Amino acid sequence: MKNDWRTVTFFCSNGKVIYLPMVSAGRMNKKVPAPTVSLIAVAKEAGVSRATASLVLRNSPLVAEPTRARVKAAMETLGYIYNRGAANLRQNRTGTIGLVLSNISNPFFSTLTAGVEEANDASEAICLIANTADSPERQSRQIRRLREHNVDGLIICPAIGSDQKLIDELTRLGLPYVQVLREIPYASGDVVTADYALGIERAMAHLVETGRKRIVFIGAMEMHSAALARLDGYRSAIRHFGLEELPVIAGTRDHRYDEEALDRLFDLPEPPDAAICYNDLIALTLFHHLGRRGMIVGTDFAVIGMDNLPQAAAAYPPLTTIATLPQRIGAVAATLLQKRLMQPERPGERFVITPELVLRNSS
Amino acid sequence: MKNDWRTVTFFCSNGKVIYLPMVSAGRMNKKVPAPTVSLIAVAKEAGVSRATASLVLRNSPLVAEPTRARVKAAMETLGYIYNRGAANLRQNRTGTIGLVLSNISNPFFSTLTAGVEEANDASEAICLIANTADSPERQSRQIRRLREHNVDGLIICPAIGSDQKLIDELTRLGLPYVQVLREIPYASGDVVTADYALGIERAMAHLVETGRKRIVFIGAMEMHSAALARLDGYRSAIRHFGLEELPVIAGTRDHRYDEEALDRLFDLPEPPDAAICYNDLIALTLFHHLGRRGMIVGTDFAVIGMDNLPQAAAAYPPLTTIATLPQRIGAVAATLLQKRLMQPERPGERFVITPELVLRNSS
DNA sequence: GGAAGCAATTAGATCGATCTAAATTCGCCT
DNA sequence: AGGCGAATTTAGATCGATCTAATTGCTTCC
Repeated sequence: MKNDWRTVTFFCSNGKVIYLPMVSAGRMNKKVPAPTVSLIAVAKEAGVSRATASLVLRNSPLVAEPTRARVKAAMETLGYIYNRGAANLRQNRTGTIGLVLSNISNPFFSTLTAGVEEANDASEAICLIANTADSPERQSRQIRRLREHNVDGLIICPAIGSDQKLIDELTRLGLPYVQVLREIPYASGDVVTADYALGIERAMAHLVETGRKRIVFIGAMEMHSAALARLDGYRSAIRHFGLEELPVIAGTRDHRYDEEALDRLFDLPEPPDAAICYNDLIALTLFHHLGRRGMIVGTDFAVIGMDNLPQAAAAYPPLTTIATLPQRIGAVAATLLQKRLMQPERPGERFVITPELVLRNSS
Repeated sequence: MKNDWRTVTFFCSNGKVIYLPMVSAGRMNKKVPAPTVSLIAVAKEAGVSRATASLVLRNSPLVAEPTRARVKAAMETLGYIYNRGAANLRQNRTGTIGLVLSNISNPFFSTLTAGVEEANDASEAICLIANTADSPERQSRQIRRLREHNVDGLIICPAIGSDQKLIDELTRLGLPYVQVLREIPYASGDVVTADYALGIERAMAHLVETGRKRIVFIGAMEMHSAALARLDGYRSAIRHFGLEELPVIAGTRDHRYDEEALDRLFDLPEPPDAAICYNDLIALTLFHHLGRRGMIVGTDFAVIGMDNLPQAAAAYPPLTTIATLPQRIGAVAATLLQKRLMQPERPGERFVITPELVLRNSS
């Protein structure tokens, strides 16, 4: 009646003000018919103290076997549910980690997420997810939000355009982090990434072996480290094999690319005969494009993608691709973060996954 | 030294026992150089009481303007960070919701997740994700885990094989929930789903209009409600148009299907001339299959998929598909859950998204 | 018998916020 | 000057766990 407001404010990580009527909030609280059963209730039921019950919870070797049994029985009969929130307040750790990605609906990232989940399962951690949509401002907001929720650490793929400020903020907030895929230059700390350059070089070698000479790189994205590495791989292979470098075709965020620029290349006296694509989705779009031009993928023109998404194998023709193993990257990152949580002071580690060239019929 | 154990036990939702050495745990705590700055520190700095500082936090109209300014300034200078965990303990709500899906790496689910995120952004909620891998046991474990983390509610796509027990458990745990896509029969509560049957019927009508007569359904999955609805749609359309029902081709979990069974159909005197697929990934796999048989998709044989994944548009030929709008489903589910949190007692709502037929060249 | 040692248990403080109920201050009116 | 209501502010309890620093029993040993 009075106090019929409730807000989330400026200090709670964003500028919005949201009023929730107190009445509803009160209703919301009474989740269950029974009043919540806490450790106190369990202790009383078992005829021991709160402290002992707590020790049983944590499987301490300090409690005697019969006592432990009694307490466990009490928990069972009362339907006790562990309240991690209360424990967290005291312990200052929550068993949650933040997963900060540019866009979960990107299959590459969602597979990475599955890898993180897999590893989390073993370490009893749980993921809070945040979408940055590749905006550094949004990223910063999301990080503060995660910090308020007391995540123990972050697995983060820095949004395009992030710089040292990101690392500074993470340090200021005291948040341990593992960077995945992309990385801020000179940042200390853990990194898990794939050696994209090496993957591209191997793919180029394969194309050269099978007689391709005019190889174009399609779908260069904004300049984050993972994108630069791919281009580097392409260029160093071009030099290594003494080929002519063709103009790089720019990519767009929706897995397409500058079709006109590519068409101009096809009109050259010596048109390209193969393409390395920034990722599988672009490669599959390219299939479409080539089809319209009446070219047969795999014979007239070789296409190699990157990522090895499930649909690469199911495409027609099946797509040769560089597997970047997102699931493994996610799993390694999660494991590395747990390691850092255990030993905050240990020096940063770099984990580089070597991509695998998966040969199929498109090359 | 003493107490050098720390465990997560039987009562903490799973049977595993994990010992973390206390020493590391202690280290882990000192996140920042500075001691954590709490509301008490802010209050002292601003020369007011804890209570007043708290009121400022929540933008209460009760505090006088000059006081509010002083407190805000103090927060700024001290670098105060809101501790939601502490607030949650008192308020008994966390601003987190659990998202329980069978597999996040499935593009359909990851897009749905993006939709949930989108809506959460508006309501200041944040997602904890859990993978069930379509196992009811795992699902039950994950739900208990989320409950321990005090999520306010759940958005859940019941694992294949779930039954009334799931609903009972959610009720017992006092967890408000919104079911998405699949649903337990006779469960009360909110549901967001797509009218798959209607989508399939429309696609069938389109095929019939364009002269197809022998239409096969490919990729029927295990029997959850969403799968059943698709089959229902297929069968009712078959009856409605007076067509002959062909044997349904079973699907597998990795987006493939029983190829042998389909090959047998092609050897019939009257082979099929069109297919409706359980989802786009199966349809794209089918492209491959048809290619091997030397059939041209779109002329010799029509293919219609379901979901409208980005790769459907980029496929060759572009895939006609039934858009099931996962992003919207996610957003609606998240909004509905917030509504339920505000008004726990209101009757359950069903939200049915009507799929859209997206015509492209494969049909 | 008393001290020492060990195993098992516990009282009470604590984490950092919110909520209740009461106290204080202020302006204004008689 | 005193009183009243409204506007501010605050003390203290509280949420449900963990952690510290004892305390309580028992053996055992001199």
